[in-house]
Parts: sequence; C-alpha cells; structure tokens
Amino acid sequence: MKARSAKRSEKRRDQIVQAAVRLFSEQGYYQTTMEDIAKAADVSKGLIYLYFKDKNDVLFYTLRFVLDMYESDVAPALVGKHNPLAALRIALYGLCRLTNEHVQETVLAYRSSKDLSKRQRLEIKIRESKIGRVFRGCLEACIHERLMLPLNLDIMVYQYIMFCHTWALKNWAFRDKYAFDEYLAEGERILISAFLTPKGRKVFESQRALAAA
Amino acid sequence: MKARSAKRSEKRRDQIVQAAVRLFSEQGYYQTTMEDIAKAADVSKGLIYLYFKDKNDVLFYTLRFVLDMYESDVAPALVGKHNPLAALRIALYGLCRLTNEHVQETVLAYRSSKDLSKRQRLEIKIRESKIGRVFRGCLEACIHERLMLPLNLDIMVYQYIMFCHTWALKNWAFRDKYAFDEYLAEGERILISAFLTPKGRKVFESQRALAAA
Amino acid sequence: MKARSAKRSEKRRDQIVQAAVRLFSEQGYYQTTMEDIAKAADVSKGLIYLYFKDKNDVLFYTLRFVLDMYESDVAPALVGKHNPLAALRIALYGLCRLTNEHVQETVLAYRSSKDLSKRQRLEIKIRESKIGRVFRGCLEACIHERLMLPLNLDIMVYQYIMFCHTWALKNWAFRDKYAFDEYLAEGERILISAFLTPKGRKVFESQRALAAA
Amino acid sequence: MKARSAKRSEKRRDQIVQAAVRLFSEQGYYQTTMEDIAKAADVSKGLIYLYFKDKNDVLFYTLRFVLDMYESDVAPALVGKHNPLAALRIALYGLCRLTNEHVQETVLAYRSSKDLSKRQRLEIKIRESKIGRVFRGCLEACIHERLMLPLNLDIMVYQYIMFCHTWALKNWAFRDKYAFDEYLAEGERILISAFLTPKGRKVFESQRALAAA
DNA sequence: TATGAATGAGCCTTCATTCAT
DNA sequence: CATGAATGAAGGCTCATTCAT
Repeated sequence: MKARSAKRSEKRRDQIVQAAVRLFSEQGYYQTTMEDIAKAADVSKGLIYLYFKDKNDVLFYTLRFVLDMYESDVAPALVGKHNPLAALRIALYGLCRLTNEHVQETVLAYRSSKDLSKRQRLEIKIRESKIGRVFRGCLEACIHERLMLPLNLDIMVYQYIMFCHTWALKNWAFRDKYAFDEYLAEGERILISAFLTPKGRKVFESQRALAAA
Repeated sequence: MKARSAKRSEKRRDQIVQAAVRLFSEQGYYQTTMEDIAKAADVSKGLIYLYFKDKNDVLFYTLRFVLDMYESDVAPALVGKHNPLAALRIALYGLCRLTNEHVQETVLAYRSSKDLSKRQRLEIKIRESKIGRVFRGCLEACIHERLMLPLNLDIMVYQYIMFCHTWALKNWAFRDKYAFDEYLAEGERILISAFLTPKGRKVFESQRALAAA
Repeated sequence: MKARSAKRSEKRRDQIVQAAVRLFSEQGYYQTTMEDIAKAADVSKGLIYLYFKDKNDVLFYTLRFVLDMYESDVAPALVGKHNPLAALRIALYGLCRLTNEHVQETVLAYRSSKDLSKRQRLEIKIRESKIGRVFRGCLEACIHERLMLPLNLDIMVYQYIMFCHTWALKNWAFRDKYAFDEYLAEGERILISAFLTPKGRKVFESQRALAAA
Repeated sequence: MKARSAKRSEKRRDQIVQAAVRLFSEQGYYQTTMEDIAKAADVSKGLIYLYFKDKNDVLFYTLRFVLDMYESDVAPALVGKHNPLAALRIALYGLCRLTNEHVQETVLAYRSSKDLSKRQRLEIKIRESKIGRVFRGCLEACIHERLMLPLNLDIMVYQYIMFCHTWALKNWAFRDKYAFDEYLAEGERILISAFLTPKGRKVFESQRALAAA
C-alpha cells in the first residue's frame, strides 16, 4: 500500500521535474509559469503544490535532478578502471559528452542557481562538488603514480569541468567551427597531454594506439 | 544645442545603466523592478522609457556596459607591449583582476544573456569576442615567435577567458582556500608555462626575474 | 443494525463538529480549511462530505452545537426552582459562567452567523431565542409575583443575555480589571437589584443571606 | 503641489474605504474581493495597493473609519451641555441613532475585528474606547452631582454601548416588534431612570417636560 | 523633458470539492 | 464506509508600461 503510493508519488515528482527541466532549460525559470509546467507534465496546476512547496522548490529539484544526472552518469563509467590516466580521459569524455547532450540544462544551472535560497544553493553546490571529486580522484592518482606533473588539484579540477561546460556556455563560438570530437581532442591536449610526465606520455600513447586499433 | 542635449542624454543613460548594473548584479534581472532602478538612479520611472525601449533594453545596455568595461580595461594595457608573452600575461592578469573586482557583474552576464532578444544577444556576443581577440592576438604572436607551442587559438582563447570567469562563477569553491594572487599564479602555470617552447621559457623566466626585482 | 450505524454516524458527526468548534473558534471560519478539520477530527477530508453537505454546513452544525450547549446547560439548572428570583439569578450566573468558559465560541457566533444561508440563520436564531425564553420565563414570573417592577420582557431578556456575552465580546476591556465574580456581582446589581420591588428586595436579601451562610 | 497631491491621495483613500465599508458591510470581508472593491470605488485593482498595503490593511482602515465616524458624531453633540444627565441622554440617543443608521457597519465591526493583526486590533480598541470615554464622562458627572447612584463606571459604560449595539446585533429580534423610538425609550428607563437619585429624578422629569413642550 | 499616478494583464497559490479505489 | 490524490476556479498581489500634467 505504502510502497505503491510512494512509487506513485515518485512518479509524479519525476513527471513534474522532467517537464520543468525541459521548460526551464528552454525558456528560463522566470519565463516559465506553473501553468506551463502543469500542462507539460500533464497534471493540474494544483497537483504540483502537493509535491513541491512552491515554484522555487520545483527549480531546486530541477537543478538537483540535472546535477544528479551528471554525477550518476560520469562516476559509474570509471568503476573498475584501474589506470588513472584512462579514468581521467573517460571522465573528461563523459562530462563533455553529457554537456553536449544537455547544453540547455547546463546553461540552466548557470542561469538559475542564484534564484535558489541559501540553503538550497548550498545543497546544489554539494551535488556539484561530487562531480568535482570524480576528477580529483583521477588526477590525484595520476600524479601519485607519476603519470602527471604535480598540479593544484582544486583549480585543475575546475579546469576540466569548465572545459566541458564551456562547450555549452560558449557553444555559439564553437559550434560552427568545431565538431564535438575535435573540441574534446583539443581538450585532451590542453588539459592532459600538456601535463604528462615522460612516463605518463608513454602510457598515454599506448592507450591511444590501443583505442585506434 | 544638440551637443549639449546629447551630452545630457548620455549622462542620463549612464545614470540609469549604472544603477541597473548594480541592481541586476546584486538581485538579478527579474528580481529588480523598474521602480528599483528609477529610485537607484534617482530619476522617475517614466524617464527610463525616454531612454530605453523597455526593461529588456535596459538589460541589453547593462550587459553591453559590463562587456565594454572589460574590453576597454584589458585592451589598452597591452598597447606598446611588444613582447607578446608579456602581453599575454598582462591580459590574463588584467581580466582576472577585473573579474575579481566585478564578480557579480560577471555572474550577471552568465545569468541574463539568454533573456535578451536574438539581435541583442548577437551584439553582446560580438562585444564579448572583442575581449577574446585581445587574447588571440597575444597568443598568435607568441606562437608565431616560437615562444609557445602551436595551439588551437579559438579554444585556447576561451581557456584564458574561462579561467578568469571561473574565479567568479565558482568563487565559493576558491574564496576560502586561495587568495586571488595564488589563483592567478596557478593560472599562469596551467595556461602559459605548460605551453612554452624552450625559447619561450627563457623569456618567461627573465620576465619574472625582472618583475621580482 | 440501523441503530448501530446511526450511532456510529452520530459519533462521526460529533467528532467533526467538535473539531470544527475548536478550529473555527480559534482561527475563524475562513481561516480554517477542510483539511484542518479533517486532521483535527482524525478523519479523512472526503469523509466530512458524507456527513455534511459542504463547509458551510459544517459551520451551521457547529453554531447549532454551540447554541444547544448553552441552552442545555442553563435551562436544566432551573428545573425545580420555584422561586423565580432565584431562578433568574441562577440563569444569569449560568449563562455568564458558560460564556466565561467559552469565550471564543461565543465570539464565533457573532463572527460567523452572517456566513450562513438565510434558512440556516433562521434556525440558529430559533435556537438562540430558546435561551432567551429561559430568561423570559424567569422574568415574567418575577414580575407576576411582584418581585420586580414591570419591564419590557423582549428588551430586558437581551439585557441579560448581552451582559453575559459582553464578557466575551469585550473581554479585553474587563479581563485585567475585574474578576469574573466581580463582573457577575455588578450584573446582579444593574440587572436585578435595580428593578426589584420592596417585596422583591426582601426576598433577594434573604437569598443572599442564605447563600452567604 | 504637495498639498494638492496629498489631497488627491486622501480622496483616493476615502474613495476606496467607502467602497470597502459598503461591500464589507453587505457581504463580509472574505466574500468581498479586491476586484469588487476596485469596481465599486471605480479604480483599478492595482491602485488600491498604492494606498493600502494589502487587503487586510483595507479592512483596518475600514473599521477605523467606522469607529471614527461613531466618535466624531456622538462626542461633538455633547459640547456645551453642562447638564450631565442631559448629556448622558444625548449620548445614548446619539449612539443609538447612529447604530440604527449603520446597522451593517456595526455588525461588521463585530464580525471582522478578529481578522486584524494584533497591532491593528489594538488601535481599533483604542478608537473604540474613545466612544466609551464619552459615556464615562457623562456618567461620572451624573454620579458626582448626585443625580445618579454610584455605579461601576467600566461596566456601566459598556451597558450603554452594548444596548445600542444590540439594536444592530439582534435587530431581527426587535425590528418587527419595536420602533427605534420605543427601543430607545426603554433604554432610558433601564439604563438611566433605574439609577437616578431623587434629585436626579426631578431633573430628569423637568427635562422630559421641557422636551415635550 | 520629467513625473508619478494609474492601469490591467498575468502570475502564484490556495482550497473546497470530487471520485476512483 | 473511508481515503486522499487530483482538480480547477478564484483570489491576492506585482509590476512593466502608459499618459495626463
């Protein structure tokens, strides 16, 4: 009984959040009315208020949904990858690919984070730093294994993340000139190759050869 | 007569835009009312409509103002610098410093660009690419003079810009851990040192020695 | 079967009405939602509609409940009191005491009577006049037995009732200055003593002496 | 300039309050929408919010208006009346007459006082007590001049006020049976005559004779 | 030019009521 | 009988924009 209602409840929340993700992404938070969301989610306006406190709460769960999606997509891909350099490349590729698939959602996060309450913003930041930790783990291992030169982890992590996000945030500057693959390849050069040790370079080359085969 | 009125007119516009910059930066575009702007600019609500078509138009000029500020601050600093490596460093420093001084305005640009009309957004992008061209010029020269390894200019330019903007966009992740100077120094390492040729490295070192003296 | 279900049914109604009495009294009719009532009565929202036509119907039964309470509490106390002066005093005391015990409910009746339909309001008035008839009976007997001077019954009856209700309606004006007993004592002076015949005065005095002993 | 705008402003407030008095009186506070008030006051919905904080604020000023009306009508009638007994009668007559002319407004005060904020309610009570002070002054003088027996002023004052209000609050119980004059005459008997000293009685009689002539 | 009173479309939110289970 | 998820009409309030002065 309870399980079923919890399931139904979860279904409803998802229904609404997914509609909100799309609408907020396309039109922005303030341009989207609760009516819009209700229509897109195929529920009544009043129903939304059974599952969310107010419009802002919908935004919060929408942003949380987007960030969770990122983390839950990138992190698992690394499981079992014992080679940290490979892991780093996979993480970079994963986040770049996701960003490419969700350009609008990525932009939404930058547009609307400030519209959350302090408490909500804090939680969003926590979610965001989870994805950062994925990169940090890879980087740390690379450096520890002397595959990469020592670097400031905090800052470098954001170099990786921002490189991916830039594809969304400045996509108008790249779309016409570069394919996604080219952009990504350049990223590897700038963010990985440039910082490899001789040992790292060897590993890196053998990986590329492997991938090419 | 006309000149005077044009001057007065310009003064009015500035008055309003500057108030808008502050308010939009602090509270966001949608949270700021025309009333707020009028009060902050010490003019009447109606007056704003003599100088701007509508609220969106105020946003447009506000963003334009912010971007112009960036360009007009960074570009002149390079005039006369014949050493492209020095110029690149100065540009990076300049944009970083500006971003640090205008965190909120920088964030505003990311929040509100999408709220412009297509035509307006296009012009904003043009302004934005001007600052890009500054970096591009430096980079090009560095590479041409074999101070830096060959790099994809389009992408690298945004690496520089985004590094600076990240200080604003993710300031909550850095503020507590790093001083602005440390962040900037790390930027030089990641974005310049890493890509220097042996010749470039020598020039770079001698510059640092000079600066230290 | 029917008896049992009728009993259960009655129990349900009471459950709901009692919750409504409390909530309406405390927060007012319009501030109280059906949800509130359901929760307070520990039943589901839908159930209320099995026993009441709509929210207004709940109000009607709530007010009826309050008035019935008044009548069923004051009237029985007079049974067997053959001395009409004593009865009058008991009635005054009884209504005053009840009002004191149910300040909010009394105020509710004044706040919300107008929110009933004409038909409902009429029935409420009928219930209200029952309590009036109690006083009228006492008064009539007092006058008939020459204990009190002849007075207009209709108006005098409301003098008694309103004196009691004033304790609730204007309680902020009295609470800090007078104890309930003092207020009541003054009422006896103003509404009974002042209108006694010499004969009535004698009876009155002997009663007070008796009560004091 | 300022004076004119202040005047205009005052006019607007009055316009709105008067519409609100009528509508709240007729339909009650919660049944009246801001739209209703706007229409009745022949202004736009938005305008109301330029002069009042919210709907509750309109109620506050509405009730204040009603109470001010009472006080400003009764009090001046007593100016120059050096005979306190005459003054008391005039006050009673005045408040009764006003109540008769504003039955709905009087009822409104009883219905809606609780819908105010604490602070607002306090001010309303202060206004209400002003009318009480008028009666208190008369009564005090009557007693001081030995025209009336000593009485509890606080309580007696409310006997006078409530007698008048009862005409409104319970008008359904009286309207069909008694004319306003009869009700008032009975009030004088119950609330004045009954408490006169022999000296007071003489003065009272001579006044009535005078009035009859 | 400059003002600010006035407008009214539109939005968020509430809540009485219904109905499938 | 009983539930509570779902509805949607309706209301309070905001604010960009206009216009008489």
